[in-house]
Amino acid sequence: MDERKEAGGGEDELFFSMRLLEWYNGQKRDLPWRRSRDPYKIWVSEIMLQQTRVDTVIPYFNRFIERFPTIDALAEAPEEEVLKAWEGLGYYSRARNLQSAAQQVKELYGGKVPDDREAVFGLKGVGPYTAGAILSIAFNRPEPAVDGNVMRVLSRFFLIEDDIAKPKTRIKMEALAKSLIPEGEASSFNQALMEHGALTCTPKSPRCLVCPVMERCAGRLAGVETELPVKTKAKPPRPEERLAALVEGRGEHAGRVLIRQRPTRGLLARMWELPHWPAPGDIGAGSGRPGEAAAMDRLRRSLAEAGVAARPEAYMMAAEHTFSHIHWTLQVYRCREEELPQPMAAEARGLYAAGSGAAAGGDAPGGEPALLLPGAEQPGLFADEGGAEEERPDMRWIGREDMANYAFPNVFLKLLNAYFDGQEAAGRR
DNA sequence: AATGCGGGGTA
DNA sequence: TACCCAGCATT
Repeated sequence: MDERKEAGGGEDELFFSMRLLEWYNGQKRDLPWRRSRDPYKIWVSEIMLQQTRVDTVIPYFNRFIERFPTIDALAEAPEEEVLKAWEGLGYYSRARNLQSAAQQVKELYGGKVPDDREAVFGLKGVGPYTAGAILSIAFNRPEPAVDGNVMRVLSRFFLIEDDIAKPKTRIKMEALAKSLIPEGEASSFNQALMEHGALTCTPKSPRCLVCPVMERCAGRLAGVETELPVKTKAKPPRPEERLAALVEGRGEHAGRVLIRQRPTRGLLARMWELPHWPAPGDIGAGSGRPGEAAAMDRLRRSLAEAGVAARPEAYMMAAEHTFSHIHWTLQVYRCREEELPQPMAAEARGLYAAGSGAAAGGDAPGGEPALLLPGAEQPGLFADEGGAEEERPDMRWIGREDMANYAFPNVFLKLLNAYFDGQEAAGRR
């Protein structure tokens, strides 16, 4: 093998690095986190940019920095506020890990982002890519920052056919990427590599005609640039049919709807949602709407088991939500809270769920616990869908004005906003 | 090594 | 509509 291929100093390698650096210095985008060298801002941006496009991140980044301008501010904020600032961005453990890491930095490193590899790598939510990005971009250390963009770019230019889904390939790419960093230019070069992948060497139809390194791109010269990188396909998400209840409150809950908080771990941890349960196979299976009568009966019983006295009244709509591993189809039913007989209502009032932590902003107006069925043990243990025991979820009645205080996954955010919009429009008529 | 974890973009 | 994109933590 040609010796020059081994190190980063070969002709093609030098050409690649210098051309990309030149190109980047000439046309890098003006992004909010590039207007500062504050390692905290670089860090926040890199966490947000994991699995997320630049255009999506920009408004979140600006709001987030405005709300939590420093590591101290983030470390000391209520967790619900951090989650709310992340609402709609997805992968919510990123937000919780980021705050937890801010507390680490505060306690262990005097509130300043550390600049050595071990320390940065040890922060919650910071893996090989993010550690490299922080060290190189913020501190100009010659560390590789290999993300999907970089693997795509390198696999094409150097015609590398290893499967990028394999961890081993990332290790190999890191060695290559590190060897390509020009002396003293780690910050600009690593950003150049990613910028090139985002703007020019794109996944579907790479803009080879305007590519600054096209003449020596091995993938292009071999005519296989669109076949690269090689990557094994992910499994398709498994479908899940679920019945969701939009419960309209009556009496003292008039004008409000019932929401519940998800468990502290797992999917959409600690986010709020409309209550929903798996649709029995014979109701939701296959395409089309389930048998409404059966679904409504099922929903009424699920609500009762959850300690909510409510009657499903009509089918509203279907809502879809796709995760990387699950595809939800939610059949949403409009339900009405039951008006309890007076004496029972009085009795039930004593059975409010023991408030388990106020939502963001403390006591939200209308954010009181759900009125529970008499006899419902509270807040006891119950068997969840997997059969495991966990705390009965916190439930609350909320109005439109309370939406600001609870973090919802997008599907419920859209659903609730559409519902409150409809209510408002109906109210005007 | 395999799986869990969101949301949005493009063809 | 169908398919693609892809870091980190946990197991």
